[in-house]
Amino acid sequence: MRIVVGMSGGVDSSVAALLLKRAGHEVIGVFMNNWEETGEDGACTAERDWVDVRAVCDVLDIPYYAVNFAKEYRERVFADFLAEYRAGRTPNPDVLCNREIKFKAFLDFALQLGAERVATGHFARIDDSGAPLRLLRGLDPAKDQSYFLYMLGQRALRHAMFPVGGMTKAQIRAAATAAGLPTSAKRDSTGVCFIGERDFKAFLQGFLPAQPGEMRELNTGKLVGRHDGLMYYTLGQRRGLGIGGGGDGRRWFVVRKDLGQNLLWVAQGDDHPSLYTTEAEASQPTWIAEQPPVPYGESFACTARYRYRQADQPVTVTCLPDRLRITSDVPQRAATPGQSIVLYRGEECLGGAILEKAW
RNA sequence: UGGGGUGUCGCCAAGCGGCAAGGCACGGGACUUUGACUCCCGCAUUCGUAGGUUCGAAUCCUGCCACCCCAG
Repeated sequence: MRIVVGMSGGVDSSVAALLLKRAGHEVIGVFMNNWEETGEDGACTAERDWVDVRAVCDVLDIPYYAVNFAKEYRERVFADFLAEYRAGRTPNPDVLCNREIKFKAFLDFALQLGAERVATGHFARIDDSGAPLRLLRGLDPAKDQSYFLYMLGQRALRHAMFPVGGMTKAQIRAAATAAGLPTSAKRDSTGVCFIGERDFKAFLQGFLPAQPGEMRELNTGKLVGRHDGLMYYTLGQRRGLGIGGGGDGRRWFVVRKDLGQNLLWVAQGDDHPSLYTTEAEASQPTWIAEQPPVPYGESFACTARYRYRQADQPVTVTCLPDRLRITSDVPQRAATPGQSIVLYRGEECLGGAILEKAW
């Protein structure tokens, strides 16, 4: 069948295209450029990636195109990203990017090209053996990316393929090397999708004006320093505070943000009680199956990740139409509003919601 | 300008004659398709200052300077 592969210029999507081509499909490589770079740095990275995509497609002997969803990205992902930071929260733009861009705008584009599916290099698997399609973790536990895909629904899954989801990173690199793909040794990319790794505070400062204020110690209210603007800090953050040596000499962490008074509250020590919570309320629940596992008002046990790359946490979830109440068996460190809590049952990703408050 | 005390890296702080611990901050790296966290490495040829004693001093002595406290 005809399949459009979203190619980033990295190894994973390169191998995804390779596998589909070998399986006899009609593969079309498409590179997305969704971030209009102002500086030269990111522009160079994007240009380099595009060069790599073309090189890989030439080796595979498949056609390639570049598309630009910068407008959609700005309106549907980045606007929310900025609004969240302005509200003092810490968003995860990549979960939205997957729902709005890769598996909506890009998917629609692929369908218009006459493709039946879009494939990406995500480390996740789709179980299409039963009625509602299920999203499973990537087989390589160290690289699993199902966390970023929890907002996908049945339509997206029906048209999606993750060819490398059942492989380990080592196998992918070996396959790329064996096939002579020019991206076989390319370093894994990090940072916000399409924007990339950068000095985050400086990046935000380019969009959000600074409103400096006081930094106070939570227990005593004592003035311990000054901050450059509340939106530049996130809960549980240590570095960048610039304070040290006071109190008992231990590390300082951000424990609370008071937008009203423009105060940044900090506390000392990794084990400070104000850093830990067991209860959480999360909004905008979404389910891969497009309906909750239990009727509204009822609860169920499962595991959760309060952030990417966290070990599974045993929790109890109570489902309500517009929100989730999540109780953790063990205290969670720096559960941060704006971040996504993603739910799992074994290998299956059930869905998730956005953390509003924790206590 | 009477008495007492203190001056060691941005902050806190070991050191008490043998040639500068440690923590925090900061910088770099690792990890990582969010932000964080975490981990690793680095970080005072110099101890307020000027002399002196000594083979050798941040450590002993003297002057000066600064700050703090109590008297005023």
